[in-house]
Amino acid sequence: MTITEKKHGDQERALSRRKQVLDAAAICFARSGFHGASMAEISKAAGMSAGHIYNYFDGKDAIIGAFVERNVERVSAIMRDLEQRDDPLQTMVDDAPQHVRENLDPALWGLQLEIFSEASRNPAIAAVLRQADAAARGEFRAILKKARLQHALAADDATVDGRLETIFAMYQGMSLRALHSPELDVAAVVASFQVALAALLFK
Amino acid sequence: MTITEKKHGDQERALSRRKQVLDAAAICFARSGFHGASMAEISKAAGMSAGHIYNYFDGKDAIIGAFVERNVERVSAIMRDLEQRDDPLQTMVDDAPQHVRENLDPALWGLQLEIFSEASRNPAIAAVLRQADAAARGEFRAILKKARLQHALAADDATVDGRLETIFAMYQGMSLRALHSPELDVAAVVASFQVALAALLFK
Amino acid sequence: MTITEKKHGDQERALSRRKQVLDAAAICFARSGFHGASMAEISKAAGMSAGHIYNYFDGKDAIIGAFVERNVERVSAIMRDLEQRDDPLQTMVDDAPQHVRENLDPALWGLQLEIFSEASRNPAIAAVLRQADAAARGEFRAILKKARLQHALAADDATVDGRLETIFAMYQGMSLRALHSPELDVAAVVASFQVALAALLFK
Amino acid sequence: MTITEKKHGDQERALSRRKQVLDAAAICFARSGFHGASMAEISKAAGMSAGHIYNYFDGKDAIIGAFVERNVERVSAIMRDLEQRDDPLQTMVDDAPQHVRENLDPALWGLQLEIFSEASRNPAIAAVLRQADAAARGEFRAILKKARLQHALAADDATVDGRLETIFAMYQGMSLRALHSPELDVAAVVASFQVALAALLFK
DNA sequence: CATGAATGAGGATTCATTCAT
DNA sequence: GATGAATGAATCCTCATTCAT
Repeated sequence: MTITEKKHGDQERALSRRKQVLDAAAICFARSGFHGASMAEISKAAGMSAGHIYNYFDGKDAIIGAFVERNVERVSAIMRDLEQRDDPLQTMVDDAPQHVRENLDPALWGLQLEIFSEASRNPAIAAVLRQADAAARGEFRAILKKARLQHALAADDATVDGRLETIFAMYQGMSLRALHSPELDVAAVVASFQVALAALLFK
Repeated sequence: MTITEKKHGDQERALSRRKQVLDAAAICFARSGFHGASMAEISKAAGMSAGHIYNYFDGKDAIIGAFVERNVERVSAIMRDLEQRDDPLQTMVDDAPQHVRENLDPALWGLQLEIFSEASRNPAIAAVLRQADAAARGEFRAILKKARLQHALAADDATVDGRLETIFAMYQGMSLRALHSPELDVAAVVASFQVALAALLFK
Repeated sequence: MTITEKKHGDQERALSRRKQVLDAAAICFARSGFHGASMAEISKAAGMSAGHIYNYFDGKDAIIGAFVERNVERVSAIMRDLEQRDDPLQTMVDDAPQHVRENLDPALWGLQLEIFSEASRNPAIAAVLRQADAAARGEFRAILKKARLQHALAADDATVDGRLETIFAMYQGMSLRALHSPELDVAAVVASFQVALAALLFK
Repeated sequence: MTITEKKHGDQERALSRRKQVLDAAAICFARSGFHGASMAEISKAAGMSAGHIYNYFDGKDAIIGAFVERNVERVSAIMRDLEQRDDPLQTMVDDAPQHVRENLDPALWGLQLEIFSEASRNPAIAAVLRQADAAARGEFRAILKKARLQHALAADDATVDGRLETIFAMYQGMSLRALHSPELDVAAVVASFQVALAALLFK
């Protein structure tokens, strides 16, 4: 075994250890929240001693930060998918049912809320969030602009960004609805989402 | 001074003390979050010893609960206003600018997020939230139904509730947008909100 | 009303107030113990503000002390009764049933235990207890000595004091038995007590 | 070092730590009582941080409980010794001096009182005490019954239990005598104890 | 690399006591 | 006299973090 291989192995091992911790953290954070989850709880879930975690993370805040980073790129996947469609606008309307349902998944919005509220107080987390959101907006903006031009619709920055923020608000707000109104009628919401989306995208 | 006057004064004093604590808590909660804010911090902000707070609240949870209750009735005011309008649907579209701006107020959404994330783990808080939301939905549902019938629009429960949940999602989601995208173009968002609202309300 | 009468009234009032507090303390101490009973609890039971109690007692310790003093003279009554009997020794044997039952009264031994354990740590309380006990021993010693001489039994100090301590131990120990063995057969115990007493008194 | 050895060492260490805490607790409880002794005091006496104690005990109540359990089995040892004697009844009379002296040991009765008074208000402690006492009674009952039959004495349940409770009361009461009458004449008490015991056992 | 024993600062809460009214 | 609002010290307990092994 050469030194290079050793190092490579070390790095790989380290990455795998970090992943191990972050996976455990996901479970604990979902169960107890960022503040409610103790390092002891995380270390047990990670199958690793509490002390050892400090070889891979500077502290609990660093775990939260890394965890947030990993959980923030979900929207980009939707964008990439959208980009490759012939008619992204119609696709958005058509795929609304699936997207609404995704945002109603309790496993998801619990952690989303945790992240949001942490971000509202922790500038480092807020920065991560904003950066990811800016990237997602950038992707969405390009898709939207191009598609609206193809449909001969107004595509100035203000209009496009207004549409975009509103759509984002709708979907992110949907997670909050799950919290407020647990028995809501998903099908009815989907129908209304499609009405709103059709207007926002095609007007 | 009669006993009645004395007692009356006592009750007033007690209420004023509770308010004093809740006002201080608002500041501390906004700064540090529900869990980050210590009783010492709150007591200092309230100009009162930590121990004394326990004469007015059973504990920190009770403060959080009372605080949430006080912050949860905002929507009802809008509903009551809406109810007295000739054309509530058009009013909603016309008043969108003001409502959007309200939900973007940083002082507001920081605490809203805190409340939401607390509710996602604390059943007592979730119950307060859901009750208030159910009340707001009830009021909104009645307004919407009546107004849509007057406009000869579909007003079955599923349709009305779908519209209602979507509109709530938009507005509550707007608070999240302020967090993610602090420099967003409010005017552009308002314009898009009006497009979406017009569709949701009049279709 | 003269000044003397005023003062007299004041003193009487003060004594009545002290009694009021001590009566309340008796209830609270029985319910919660010396340490478990809070001044707030006592003041509520006394129908008096917490602060006002400090006009009559230097502090909680003083209440405990006064309470103990008041509860410590129970044995003397038995002695005085015994003193007037023709045959005190036989009376003790004959009255054993009643005395055993008294010491098994839960309302009694609960507070007795509280007093004992407080005394084991608080010298002031211990002193009160010892003084009262010494007085009781003195009375009992005299009775025992005289009676044994009449019965032509050994009545030297060592013998008399040994008998006396043993009898006291039996009765005070009986309170502890109620705690350890709540369903004990009182009649059987009484019979055995009489056997032991007969031996201790008449041998 | 094998894992087994490691684990074994860990368990041993943990047991030794628990013992360390209980020994420290014994000192602090004797000095300040269960409630008077603070965790800080105990931790200092144990040479261990306050927080660390919670790795070995669930809380202060658990320490008290474990402490009581450890202090409750003293009587059983006497019973086991008694069981193996040819003439347990005579042995009891003969060994009275030693047993009396044990119950007069100040280090002992202080804590005994603490335990008793705690038990009078803490059901968990009372349960421990009663269970231990029931066991001791059971052992003593068997010994007494058998021995009395051998001596051709009445050995029905009521008689035996009455004797037994009375003897227990005498010895446990002796601890209280040490508190009330610190300068009592031990030899004289022993003599009287033997008179009483002889009567209780052989009549 | 890996452990988990150990620390100690910090948090919520209680309560005897004081004092302005 | 009488109140009870107000204090603040003290208590139990938790947990992120360190470090000897």
